[in-house]
Amino acid sequence: MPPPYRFDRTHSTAEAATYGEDLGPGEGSGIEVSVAGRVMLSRPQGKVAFAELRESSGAIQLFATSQTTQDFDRFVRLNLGDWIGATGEVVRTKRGEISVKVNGWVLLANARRSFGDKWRGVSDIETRYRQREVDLWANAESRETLMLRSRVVQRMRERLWADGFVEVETPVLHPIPGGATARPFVTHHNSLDCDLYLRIAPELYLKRLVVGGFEKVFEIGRLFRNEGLSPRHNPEFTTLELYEAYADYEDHMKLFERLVAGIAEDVLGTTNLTYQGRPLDLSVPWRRATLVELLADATGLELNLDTPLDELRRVLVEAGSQPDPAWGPGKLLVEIYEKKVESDLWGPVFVCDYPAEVSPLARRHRSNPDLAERFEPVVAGRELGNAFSELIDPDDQRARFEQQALERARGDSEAMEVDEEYLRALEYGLPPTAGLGLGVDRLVMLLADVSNIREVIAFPTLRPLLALD
RNA sequence: GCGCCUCUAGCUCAACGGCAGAGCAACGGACUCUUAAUCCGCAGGUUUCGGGUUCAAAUCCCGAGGGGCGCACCA
Repeated sequence: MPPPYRFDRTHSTAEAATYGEDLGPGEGSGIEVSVAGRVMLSRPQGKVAFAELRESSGAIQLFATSQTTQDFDRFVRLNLGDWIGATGEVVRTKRGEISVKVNGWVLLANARRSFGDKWRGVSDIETRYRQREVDLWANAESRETLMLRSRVVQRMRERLWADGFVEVETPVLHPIPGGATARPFVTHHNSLDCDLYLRIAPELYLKRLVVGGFEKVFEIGRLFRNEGLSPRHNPEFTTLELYEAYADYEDHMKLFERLVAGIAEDVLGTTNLTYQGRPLDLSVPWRRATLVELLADATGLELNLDTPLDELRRVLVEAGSQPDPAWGPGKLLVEIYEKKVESDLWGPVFVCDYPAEVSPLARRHRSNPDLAERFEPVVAGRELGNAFSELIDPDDQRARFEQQALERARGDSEAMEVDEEYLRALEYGLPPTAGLGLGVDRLVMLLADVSNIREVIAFPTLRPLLALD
């Protein structure tokens, strides 16, 4: 008999279970329910049988007897993993378990494959990531992590909407990959007969929307970067980017810390977390410190943009890195920071005032033109985002693009290209604007207390299998 | 891309130079209140793949493939 096309479920298992709460052992509620889900355990015992039925709200025991349950012989032979719908009275068994005493039931789908050991589940990491459908049924933590992710994104949207931000969507296919320094994926459009790039950042399009009059915009979406995989990097990942006219990066430090702490409060009920065994307090305000200050704290050296290049190179070599001879003082400082400081910053801390040299889209600092009004929030030793007062001057932007193009010509495949469309947009006038990006996967990792980005992505990137089985 | 580790039944794991095994799942049977039910029975394998050493290889060596971690790159 083929499975039915639909099943009239009257209650979730969690709802059904509430009718059994006040019953004593062996009592019936007199309330009939229809529940559906997957059979996760089966305990046939002669003329009676028990099974655990699970779905997204939880699980409830099914109780069947040869006297009262239709197709009892087939019920007893259900396989673990089969989907069924069952109808019957909510009762409490003699041994005290709230159950649905099954009258009628119907097989909704049968599981030809096993979901792993019923007690130990599936722990093989490759199976968990490649066959997430198996992992989700076998491992409660996996379900909880993805549910947490969903709530984080939901609350992020709701908070931004409440603050008057407008959600927009910008192209994923870019003629020129821009808005970040990263290697893109290339694809080809057949009828236009041109190469297009999967976006490495939505930044330039979002700022063009600000030029167009969208004063507070945000986009939550997928970015693609053609780089190595690691426990903290997936080639496709999700970010929040938002832009706000008339604001500067100080405003966005406040916005960032309020948003993250608020989401933690919403989904976990607290800003006091434990991450990988260490306490982490996300309550506002977060510490603000400049890159130069943090370098001084960590190295004991007064390093800044005026430090002789040879001295910066020496420190970097000492830290175990090989400086490119073409790097200027800004790039060298940032390299030293990333090598010696960042991973030890538990945070949260806003690392402020990056060199303008490594911030081609950020506005120069109002008190030092060699610096940019840019900050990176660092939590648990890694960047959670990136933000700045946006560069609004089309001439300066052109000069920065040209500098990037030079570096690109010199072989830096991650350097930006000159984007004439963006420059033209700036010439129409971008008001003072602040923008920020936030790594959604990284945020979920923090809140879910997991150390591998793959845990927070339903289907993380893996090398494709050549053949199944 | 480089280095280290890892791969045995559908799942979780043993065997670590000497006949490839267990529990769970599956399959057959017993059992009228179970809780990872229990009990009996049956079946399940080119030990990831390809070479080599050896009387003998899952085990040692070389190579390939998948995966993990670290480094590099980045968010």
